[in-house]
Amino acid sequence: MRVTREQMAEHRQKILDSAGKLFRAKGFEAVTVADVMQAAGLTHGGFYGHFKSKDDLIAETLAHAFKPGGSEGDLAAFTRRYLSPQHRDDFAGGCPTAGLAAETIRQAPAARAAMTAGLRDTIERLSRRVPGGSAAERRKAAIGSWSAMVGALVLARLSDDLDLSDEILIGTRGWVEEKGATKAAAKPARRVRSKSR
Amino acid sequence: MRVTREQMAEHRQKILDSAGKLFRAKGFEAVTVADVMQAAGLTHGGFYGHFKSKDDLIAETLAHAFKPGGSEGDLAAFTRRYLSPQHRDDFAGGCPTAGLAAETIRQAPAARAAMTAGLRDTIERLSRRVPGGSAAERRKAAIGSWSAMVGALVLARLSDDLDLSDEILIGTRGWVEEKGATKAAAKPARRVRSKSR
DNA sequence: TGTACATCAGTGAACGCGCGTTCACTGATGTAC
DNA sequence: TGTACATCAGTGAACGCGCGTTCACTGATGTAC
Repeated sequence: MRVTREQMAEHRQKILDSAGKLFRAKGFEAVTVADVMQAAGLTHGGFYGHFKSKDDLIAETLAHAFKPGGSEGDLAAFTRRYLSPQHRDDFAGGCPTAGLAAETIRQAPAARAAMTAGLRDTIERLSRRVPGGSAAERRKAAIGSWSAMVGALVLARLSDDLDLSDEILIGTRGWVEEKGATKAAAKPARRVRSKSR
Repeated sequence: MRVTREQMAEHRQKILDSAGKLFRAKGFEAVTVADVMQAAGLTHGGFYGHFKSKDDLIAETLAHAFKPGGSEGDLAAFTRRYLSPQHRDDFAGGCPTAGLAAETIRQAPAARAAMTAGLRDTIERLSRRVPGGSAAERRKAAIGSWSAMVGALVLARLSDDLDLSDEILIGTRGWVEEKGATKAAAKPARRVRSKSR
């Protein structure tokens, strides 16, 4: 059942999209090649026409996941969205760094390289959005607040106690804002509640 | 080859210690039951005399790893040690939260519960070491700086670029100290270098 | 433009390996007398 | 305190399952004439 060249390219994108969601939701190990192909509407045998191996898929998926990142708004708005209960509860659609960085540490070099590139890119984009200060100060603020955001999302997702989880999101948001990385320093964080979970 | 009851108890501790190191170094999935038993100086068949399953071992190991935590010193000293290249490079002996929290999110409830207990405990201990402010302010500072430390260690370990990795450690340390969570606010972070890696 | 054939994307069965778990067995421990 | 026997921690082979990967096959695409 040969398909058009364009269709094959679409299939490849579909595989990468499906893999991106599944990996973020369940981690690299728990997702099988067959799972990914089924989610993409194909059968597992055809996988090796697109990728050399599962490791190759992982690296390509990470590179794919860090592609455009068309998130807009200032740093305060970004932080609020990032540390929201909605983001915490959205594994499949959430930040690949928070979801996969820890597991990527033990992955093949290509996967680590793809994620390191994404990390560098994120730090640079955040630096540009830090309000005041010299370039070095803005970069340091970007690194500090990015570390805090990633750490907080991981810890909030870890906690099986919803109150503690919420407290981590809200506390970290307030802490980051106080630091003056954002203009909204004085505004205290409002208590948020997630209905799901 | 039956052994003394005391010896059996020692074996159990040895298994938990070995599992703790191996899990932190390689993650839960990459470590086999046979690996753990071999590291403990036993054969894999005896494993099920000590634990119900690998999942059970994971939960018990996490509870065991968070046991005493006899780390001393003030918050600034703790932060400096936590965000050091030595800690970054020491997977097996390093912080179980940074090494395993992300993977624990997808583990069985008992494992998540053990790690949540460790998280709660860590936040409380850090709160007590935050210098000034009300109890609520100290707790917020503890949560914010703990998120930043865990996130920074994960990102520094992820990076395959040593310069970026060092920059994340140093930048986050400076950022946390500036926040006034520690007394050493004014002291700028010195550039550190790791020989290994 | 049509026709004939080579190419090759996708299919689904099968392979091989590794890992969690089980089990019959061993021999030292612990206990009853 | 000694002796006989039951218990049971540890051993290592074996089982079964799942997953990454391979492969013979199919039939639509793309191309040469």
